[in-house]
Amino acid sequence: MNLKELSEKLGISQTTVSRALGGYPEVSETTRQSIEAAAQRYGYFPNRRAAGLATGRSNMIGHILPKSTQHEMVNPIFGDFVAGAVETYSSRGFEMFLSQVSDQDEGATYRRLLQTAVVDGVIVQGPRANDPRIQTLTEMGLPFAVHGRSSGVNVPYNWVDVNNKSSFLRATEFLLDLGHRRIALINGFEDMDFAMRRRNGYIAGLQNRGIEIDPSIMKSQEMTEIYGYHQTRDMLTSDNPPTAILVSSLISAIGVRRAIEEAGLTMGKDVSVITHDDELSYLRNGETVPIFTATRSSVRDAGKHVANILIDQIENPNSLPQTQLLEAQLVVGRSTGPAPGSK
Amino acid sequence: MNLKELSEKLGISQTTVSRALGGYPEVSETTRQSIEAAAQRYGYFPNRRAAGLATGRSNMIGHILPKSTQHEMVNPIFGDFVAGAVETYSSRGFEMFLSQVSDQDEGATYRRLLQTAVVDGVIVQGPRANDPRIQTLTEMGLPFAVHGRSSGVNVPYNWVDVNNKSSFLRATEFLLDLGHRRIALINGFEDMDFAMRRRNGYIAGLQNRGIEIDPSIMKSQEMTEIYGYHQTRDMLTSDNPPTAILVSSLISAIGVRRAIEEAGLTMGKDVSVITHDDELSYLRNGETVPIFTATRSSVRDAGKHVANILIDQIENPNSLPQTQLLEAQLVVGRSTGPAPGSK
DNA sequence: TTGAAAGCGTTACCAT
DNA sequence: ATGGTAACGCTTTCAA
Repeated sequence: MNLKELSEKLGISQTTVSRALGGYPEVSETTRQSIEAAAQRYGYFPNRRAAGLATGRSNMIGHILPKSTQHEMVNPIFGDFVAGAVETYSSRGFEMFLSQVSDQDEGATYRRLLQTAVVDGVIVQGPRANDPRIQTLTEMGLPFAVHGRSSGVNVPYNWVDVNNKSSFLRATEFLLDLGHRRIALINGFEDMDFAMRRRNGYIAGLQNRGIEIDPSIMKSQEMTEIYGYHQTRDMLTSDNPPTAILVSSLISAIGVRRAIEEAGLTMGKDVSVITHDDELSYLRNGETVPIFTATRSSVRDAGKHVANILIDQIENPNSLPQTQLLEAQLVVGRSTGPAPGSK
Repeated sequence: MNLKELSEKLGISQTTVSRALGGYPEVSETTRQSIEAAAQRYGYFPNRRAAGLATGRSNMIGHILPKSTQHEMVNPIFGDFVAGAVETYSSRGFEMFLSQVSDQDEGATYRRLLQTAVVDGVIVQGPRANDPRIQTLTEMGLPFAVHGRSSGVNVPYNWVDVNNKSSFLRATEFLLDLGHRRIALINGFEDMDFAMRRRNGYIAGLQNRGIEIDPSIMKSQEMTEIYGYHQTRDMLTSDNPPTAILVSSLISAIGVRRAIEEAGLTMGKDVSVITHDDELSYLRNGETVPIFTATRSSVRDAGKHVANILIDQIENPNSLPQTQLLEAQLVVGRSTGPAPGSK
């Protein structure tokens, strides 16, 4: 059933039917009612593709995943972020378009998406420092919003981020206050902007107390169980193992824990670990010592916010870019204890 | 730049340009070359919406998430599944469309998607027993493939599943062999087909040894940290606590572990736990005792397979439905030990 | 308040 | 091998 057929059934013009269903005011109440009833009865929905062709809008938001960052989908927070974004889309009449592209195609993909009118805007995930996508998209005029920020980019753009640096600074200070002096960092790839910021917070924390930075306990890799495991095992079996570890990802932390256990040590006693954690942390003895960074629910919030900002921009193309720095919901890592022998 | 403009620039008809770019054979090599060069130079891509309107295909696959199962996105395996599916889409020229709908709208949404020609097919996630979606989609003629199966549905349809029942049966037997007699089950909602199958495997395992089923240690809830925590805590503080727990989800297991630790017990010693696990398990002492169920990478494989089957169906509408029972990659839960006092 | 008709940018049929 | 043109199903302008 299409518009033409429906209008013929009703003996009313396509124009009027379209207007009635589109909610335009200039159609009489009685005709509107009969049109809506008929649409209902025949199960008519306007063909979005045709509508899009006519209006130039698609009500779809693109998420583009370069193949090289494919592993990010396996990170649980990917689902959290998407869940948040989709919730917003749903409430504002949009839907999500997800495409994986090979890395060299990324620029061409944006161009294509714009040109071929497939999406009204895109979300940029996993920004690097000086991320070229921001420049490209700005020049193209394709609306976009970034989850995270990109150091070094000076043009204004829409972004939502959490306070990575100050969170890691505080986490480092927390461990120092517990008596730790040898604190390792297991981080994501350091060309990722968030990882840079976290490292900077960590370094600042150590330097404030005059503690030397030791690159041999600063790891930077893909954030998966397996790397967390290997990195931790390597450090624990070295001459001068750390007594505490800051872990940039919940999923790496699974491997970290494994390595600690295999070394015959106990996480939280022999080796302190601070990592992303979840709402459960609040349960612990009622303590909610504010220390650490993005919980999973805050990633979901970020998804909601990014989506909202992007849709605002789409619906109001001349508005200025919006930015939002989310104060991470801070929770203490549950496995964090004093340094061995520190008191 | 659209087809018309490009063809005018070249002084060739739209028809020929379209054919050249579409890879049709009946265009001479020389004109094809000049057309391709021009398209390249002007950055021309065909507008997909218009092409879709003309061809009736969109090259998009829909994933529809009813709002009530929204929490599934927060389950890490959501990302794994999507990663696998998207990889297939990308290699076969498709893209993913993700939409969240309120529960009562689900049927209407399918109808709309078909009608409004937005997707060429849909993936059905989280099937329940006798899932009505299968009937609906079959009747509508919208191609679909199911991740999982739906007990009680007898029409043929495309599905990919893992051997949930036999995995839980074997896991149960493994624990029994370790001397456990009081084994708890922390499962997903039991209207979910996978959860039913797992429960059936668990029950069969116990019954084979003549052990009575105790509903008070069979839990069935949303699979999140918080529920895993509460369920475990409740059971451990009861009169007759379990010595082993089968956990249906990696993410619930985080809460399970927390509850065990808070009870002053050690997971893997005082309480054995078998749950989904990851590739890391293979590392443990080089042991790869085959016991348990879907690893995260196998979920990703499932995503790939489901996507391939669906695209096969779309490209060959008259082919019979395909089904695939994946033998789960079996790994031993790493925290699994003998029953306390059993020797 | 309603309707006729001109797009929107393709593809595909039918000629040549 | 190439071109003219009618769809595809909607929105929107212009007229009535």
